[in-house]
Amino acid sequence: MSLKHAVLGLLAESPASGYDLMKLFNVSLSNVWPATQSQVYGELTKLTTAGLVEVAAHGPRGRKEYAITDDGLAELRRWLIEVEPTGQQRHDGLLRTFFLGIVTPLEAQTYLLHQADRAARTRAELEHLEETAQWDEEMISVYGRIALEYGLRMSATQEEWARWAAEEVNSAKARKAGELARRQHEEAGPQEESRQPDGARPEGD
Amino acid sequence: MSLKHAVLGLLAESPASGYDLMKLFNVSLSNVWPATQSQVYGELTKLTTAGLVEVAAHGPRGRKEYAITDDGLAELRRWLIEVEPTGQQRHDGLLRTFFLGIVTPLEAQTYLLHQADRAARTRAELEHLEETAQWDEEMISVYGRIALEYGLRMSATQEEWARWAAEEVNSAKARKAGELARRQHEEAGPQEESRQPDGARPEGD
DNA sequence: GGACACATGTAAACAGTTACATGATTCG
DNA sequence: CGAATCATGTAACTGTTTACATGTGTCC
Repeated sequence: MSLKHAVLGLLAESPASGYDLMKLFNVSLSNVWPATQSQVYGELTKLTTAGLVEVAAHGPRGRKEYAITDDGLAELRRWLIEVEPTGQQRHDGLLRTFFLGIVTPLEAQTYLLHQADRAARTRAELEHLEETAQWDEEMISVYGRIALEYGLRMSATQEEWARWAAEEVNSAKARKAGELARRQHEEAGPQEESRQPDGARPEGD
Repeated sequence: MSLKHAVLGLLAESPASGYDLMKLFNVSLSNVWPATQSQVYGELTKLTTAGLVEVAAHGPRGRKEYAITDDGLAELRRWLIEVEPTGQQRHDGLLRTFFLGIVTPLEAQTYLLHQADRAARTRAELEHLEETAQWDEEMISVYGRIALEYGLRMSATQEEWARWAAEEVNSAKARKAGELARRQHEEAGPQEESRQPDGARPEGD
C-alpha cells in the first residue's frame, strides 16, 4: 500500500518522469522501498487517475513530467502523521535462524558468522555512502542522514547479534557434549535398565 | 518464496495439520513470517503435489496430518545452507522518515518519539515472552531464544535511534533559527559580512 | 549509422490479504 | 441442544516480479 506514498514523497521534492523516479528508487530508496519499473509506471497512471499527481509537462521522447497535486500532498501528509507504520515484516534470515536445529551445530555457526559478515559489508557500504553523498542543506538531507544512521545502527546490531549467536551455539554444543559424557558414564556402571544403544534418541527428552 | 520453507521447517519439528500450523504461525512465527489461513492450506496442497510433504494420517473432522518427506527435508537443508537470505525488505516506518521534511519539525519529532515508544513496547512484549515461554532443552529452543534475542536487540537499537533522531531534528531546528537570525541581522546592519553568531554552523565539522 | 541512454508501456505469473462458506466433534 | 472449537477449503482482489516490446534523441 505504500508504493503510492513513496512515489508521492519523491514527487513532493521535485517533479519527475517515471524514468527519473526509477533512478531515485534505485539510488535512495533501494534499501527502504524497492520498486520495479513496471510498478512505478503503473502507479503513476493510477495516481493520475486518482488526481494525486498530474502531468505537468511533456518532453522529448514522449517524456511525461509528473508533479504532485494539492490532493496528493494532503494524502502524503495524512499518511505521514495519521497512519500507523506496520512495523517489521517478513524476515527470511531470521526464519532460517528458527530452523537451524535441523542442520549440524557447525553448519549453524557457519551460517551465523556468514550473516555477521554480510551485516559488516552492508555497514561498510552505508559508511561509504555517507562519505560520498553530497549533504546539502536541504530538508531532505537532514532526514536522509537520519535514515542512513538507522541503517548504520541496525547493521552494527545485526553483526554483534550474529557473532553472539554463533558463540551461543558453541555453548549449547559444549552443554550437549557434557550431557553425552555424563550419560556414557552412567552406561559404564552396568546395573541400570533399558539403555539407548547409541545416544541418538528418536523422540522426546 | 519462503512460506514454503516456513511450513517445511515447522513440519520438520513434528507432523501437524493445517490447523495446527496456523496456531504455530500465530504464536512463534508471527513476528518473523506471518501467514494467513488460506495461504497455509494452499501451500500444503502445493507441497503435497511437489512431494515435499505427505498426508501421514487422517483424523476426525477431515483432519489431515501432514509430515515432511525426505525430499522436503533435503529442500529445507538446501535452503538453509545454500540460499542467500534476501536481506531487509520494505520498511514503511523508515520510508516515512525519508519524507519527514514535508511536515513541520515539531510534527516530525512527535512522529519519531512515537516510534521510540512503539519500539519500547515491542521490546517489553518480547521480554514478557522470554519470561513466560517454557524453554525446554530441545534444539528448537536454543534457536528460538537466539531469534528472540535478535528482536530484543533490534527493538532496543530502534528505540535509541528514534530518540537520537528526535534530538537531531531539534539541532537542525536550532541551526535553522540561527541562520534566520543572522540573515535578519545582516539586513539591519548592512556593512559587515558573514559572522558565525552562535556556534551553530550549517555545514562541515 | 550504430551504440547508448532516454523513455514508456503490457502481459503473465507469483505472493499475500480479506472475506466468505461449510461441516464435524466435543463439552457443558 | 447449543456454543465453542476443530477443520478445510474457495474466490476476489491487491501487490510484486520478470520478461517482453517498442520507439526516440544524442553523441561519436
